[in-house]
Amino acid sequence: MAATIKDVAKESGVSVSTVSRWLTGGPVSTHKREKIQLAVQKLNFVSNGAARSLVTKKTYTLGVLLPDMYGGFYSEILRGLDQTAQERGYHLLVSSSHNEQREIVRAIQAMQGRVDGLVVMSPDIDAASLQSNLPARLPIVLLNCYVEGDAYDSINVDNYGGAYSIVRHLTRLGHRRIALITGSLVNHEVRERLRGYEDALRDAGIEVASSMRYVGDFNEPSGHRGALELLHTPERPTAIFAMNDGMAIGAMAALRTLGLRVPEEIAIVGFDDIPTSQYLEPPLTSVHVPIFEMGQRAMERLLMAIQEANAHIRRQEKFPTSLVIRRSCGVGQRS
Amino acid sequence: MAATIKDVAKESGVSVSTVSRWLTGGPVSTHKREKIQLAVQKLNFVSNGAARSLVTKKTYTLGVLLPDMYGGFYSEILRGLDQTAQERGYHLLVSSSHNEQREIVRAIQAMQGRVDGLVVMSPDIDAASLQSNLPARLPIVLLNCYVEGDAYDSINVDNYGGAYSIVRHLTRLGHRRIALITGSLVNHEVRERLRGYEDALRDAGIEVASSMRYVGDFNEPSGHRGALELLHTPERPTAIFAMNDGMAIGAMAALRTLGLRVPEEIAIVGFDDIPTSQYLEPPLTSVHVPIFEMGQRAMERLLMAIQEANAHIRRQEKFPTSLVIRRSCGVGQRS
DNA sequence: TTGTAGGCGTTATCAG
DNA sequence: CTGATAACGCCTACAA
Repeated sequence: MAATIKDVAKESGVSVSTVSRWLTGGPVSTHKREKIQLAVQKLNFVSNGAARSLVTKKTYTLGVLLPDMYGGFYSEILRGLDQTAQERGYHLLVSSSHNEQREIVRAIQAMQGRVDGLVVMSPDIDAASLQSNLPARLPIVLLNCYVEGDAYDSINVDNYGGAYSIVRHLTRLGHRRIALITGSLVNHEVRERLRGYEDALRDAGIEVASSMRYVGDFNEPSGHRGALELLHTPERPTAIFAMNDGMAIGAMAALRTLGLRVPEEIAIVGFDDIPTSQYLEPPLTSVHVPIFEMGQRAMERLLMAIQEANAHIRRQEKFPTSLVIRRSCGVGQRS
Repeated sequence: MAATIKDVAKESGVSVSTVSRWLTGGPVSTHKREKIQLAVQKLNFVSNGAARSLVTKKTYTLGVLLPDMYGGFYSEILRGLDQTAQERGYHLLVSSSHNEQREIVRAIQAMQGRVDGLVVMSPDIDAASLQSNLPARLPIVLLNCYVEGDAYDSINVDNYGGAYSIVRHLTRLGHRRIALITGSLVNHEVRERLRGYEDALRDAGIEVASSMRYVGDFNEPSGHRGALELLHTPERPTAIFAMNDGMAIGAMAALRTLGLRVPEEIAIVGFDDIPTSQYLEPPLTSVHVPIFEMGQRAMERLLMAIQEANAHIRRQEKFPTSLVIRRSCGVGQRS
């Protein structure tokens, strides 16, 4: 089938090692070089990556494990990862739809020998199980995963602080019945955001009411359902905090069908500040998370870990968030 | 470093080939199997993918070449590709930011030996050059690429028909000054959509005016600039057709800053119908393209081509579009 | 069922 | 500079 280095050697009348040297940029006499180039052209030769990395132990490929691929969040993360990888001459081996621990381990194992490192993004991962199942010495960066200690490089967002500040913003605007649409409660990020929400409420002297909470799943439809449900409560909320923008979008759509005006009749805020949010009407007030930059940073740290090999020092980074006030919460300037 | 099959063999006191047989699901006596399993556990062994595919000639990985990764369009395509690949036990090797022919060829070559097939998505690709640079017999599916003849499997959208129908919709609503925001004119899809636009105009007895055209680049900012520019013309358009939703979103933002109401004062429509479009306010009228499904289909056809090997029959598919009428064009029911 | 031997396509080492 | 030769980690006859 595809031509091998042997074919090229035969065709050009030189030894295999000379062809290899030419491929890897080593010294080759002008005469032979020309012959080789000719043969390469004629045979349409491209060297086999698998064979090459088998001996060099370098694949120039990085694995990426995602729980999902839908929505503005993951695509921005991926874009950040990809851009940085691309710049440094690396490719991305992507594998998504991993939620269960077992699947993740399986996927990682399948990547063994095909990647130089890994970015794992799985909010509810078990560090211990990960460690015992992981191939030796594969550089890894955990993105938005919860792990105690410093066994891994990791990058996270200040979920607590972000949630606290946006809810405090609402309380300061005078809201006292602030409903919440969460993601799955087993997710550690969700619990952190929940903590921020509750603390902000308490600090404002507001009681936390379980009737004011709907458990969603981070997707738009659940936001839609959540809004509908929450409006059925006797004490209708005056504001809704959705734990991500996707659910906030779903909630806004629900309010629209009910004929409720945002923000005049009910305020709504989100979390993440995905690119779409600024184009909604009204534009969505949200907790800005530097999504793209986190992807970039994760990749940088991974490449760093690969380069420094065992001299690498692990670090746990937490990205700060910032409040982006737009119109959906009722006081933003137009934007 | 990482344990090899040899280590497992030594540890468990059996031969390498027996371990290999156990790995590949061959027959192994209960006794030895247990020993092997124990050794595998102890050594934390995972077989090396590169070595395996070097001999089996299977990588269970598919390459994906994208021009870009930004926005709702590419992330949906990727999601479709990934979902189908995942279901069939394949991974995706992604490489984006390829626009120039040379880069594409380079990226393809870098994937040689690491993938079983390729999905190439590059609107302005040169088929001839591709063919002469391509490694032998690598199954390929071209997605939204323009190539004459039947040298490749390909999947496209009915760009002409989609543009024609949405512009006709506008003319039927009484619009006669319909401005256009295009993507790069070297792009074949753009030329097809342009053709649809012009034909629809002519069929309605409207003259095509070059002052009514702004050349953008498919990104939001260019849509913003385009709208601003087009409103400066002496004969202000009553409607704008942006060649994708991203630019339509940018244009809508521009109109908002100008204080122009959509659709009352000016209508605006897009192309692609990305997920975001339904959540805009007003919701965007657009040409629906089955983005996710096209990704799925491309992957299915690629897997088909791989399975059937040389018995495979190439096909060129063209996906139909449909008009999605929402409020931004001025007559949609609320949604 | 088991083990021995050979090879997949490249690179790396080391005498010429 | 050049060309044997030995890996790299795994699979697959083949013979036992």
